[in-house]
Amino acid sequence: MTDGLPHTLRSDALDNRERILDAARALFSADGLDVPMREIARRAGVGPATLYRHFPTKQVLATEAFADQLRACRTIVDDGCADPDPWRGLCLVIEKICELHARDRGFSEAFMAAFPGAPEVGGREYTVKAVAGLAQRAKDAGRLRSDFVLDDLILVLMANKGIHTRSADTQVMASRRFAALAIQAFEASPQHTPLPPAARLTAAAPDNSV
Amino acid sequence: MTDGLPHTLRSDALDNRERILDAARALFSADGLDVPMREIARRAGVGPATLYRHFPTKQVLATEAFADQLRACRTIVDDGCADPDPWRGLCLVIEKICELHARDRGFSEAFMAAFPGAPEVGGREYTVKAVAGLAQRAKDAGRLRSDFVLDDLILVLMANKGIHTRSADTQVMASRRFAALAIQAFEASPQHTPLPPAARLTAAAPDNSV
DNA sequence: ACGCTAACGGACGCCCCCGTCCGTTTAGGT
DNA sequence: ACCTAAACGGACGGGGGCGTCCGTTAGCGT
Repeated sequence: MTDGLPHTLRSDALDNRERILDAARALFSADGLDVPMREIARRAGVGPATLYRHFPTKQVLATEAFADQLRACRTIVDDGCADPDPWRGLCLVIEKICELHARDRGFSEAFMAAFPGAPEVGGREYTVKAVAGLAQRAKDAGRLRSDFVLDDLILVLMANKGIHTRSADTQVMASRRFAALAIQAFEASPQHTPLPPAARLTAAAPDNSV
Repeated sequence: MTDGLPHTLRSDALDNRERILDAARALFSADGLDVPMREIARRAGVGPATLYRHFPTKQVLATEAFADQLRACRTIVDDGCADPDPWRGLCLVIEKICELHARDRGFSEAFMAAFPGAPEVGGREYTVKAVAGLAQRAKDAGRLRSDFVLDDLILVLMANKGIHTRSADTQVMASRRFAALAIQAFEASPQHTPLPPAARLTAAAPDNSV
């Protein structure tokens, strides 16, 4: 994008680049973002210098490595918004995003780490607005509790990140059940008692009114 | 307890011991269990050797440092069990434990880390059984959903641990709201749809039947 | 007041991670 | 086939945490 470099990478360089990204994806997914850069290099079968040449910082590497997941996120949100039943759409979004995070620990960390500071990763602003709209429609339809706030969704995602288990399968299972519980909590109900005030989790979101 | 040492510590040793525990409590609470041992020593105004002499491993230090919180935990559970209304008792337990964990990040980590492996910390077995009984009574009273499992409570506590914010106040606020949502999810309701199967979170708990 | 010993803490060696430099290899154009 | 520059990776110095050793300090009993 912003590189004034010779636009054609040498074939071996391109190959290494891909292998590095593969290794990064594998390790980030399994072990989170805290894996040493060298570990990634080792797994990719390259030297540390090569790794740093391609991706000067871990942030850059992570961003590239999670491009797919970010796209998946947007697709999930778009699908949810496209659903004629806004409540069903919102439920799908919650379930799918939770599962995505459960399957990929590194992405989960990166995704949530991006929230306090708002450096606008990959059209987040737009996506957040879309979800806000979806939630509003679900409220209007009387299916989503009226005191729901967008921060509640972030709260649930943060919480979902806290669920760690040894096996990946167990992780997904636990996360699924958690998402289902969250949805039950969000569903409008005649019996629900007032919630304690929501905490502001986003640093400087323009409106968390919905 | 198990020390065959000269039962009288020298006055300065005792003093240092207390200062170390204070420092550990402060740092563990604020920053979690990952603080370097040396940082604790520095804060306590002692050398590293002194720290290691008193507490040979971080595990030992943490256990001692969190004795109060562990007692608080048991008190909370006992109070909850003593409540004539089992549902109200269970709600209190959830709220209080979540708040405890929110106020003390280190304790939260230590507490949950103890779960997969079951080295029986401080009468955990007994407490777990007590909560199980409370939950069963809440179910019998028709207030707790019948497909609730004890692992769901652990799930919620794990999830609660995932909630991190910058300020401690915000943390408690967020955790409070989260606990309220969890309670709503657990409450029996005519409209609730079946949950996906619960994942086994405890390593070898004898019965998670409740 | 004195001495004995418990208790202290500075300093050491170890290991792991970080980011960079520079001599070597190799792709790809002629 | 050859040459050039792009690309590689081993190796280095720096920093920080870990757990331990040992020479020094100071509590406490006489």
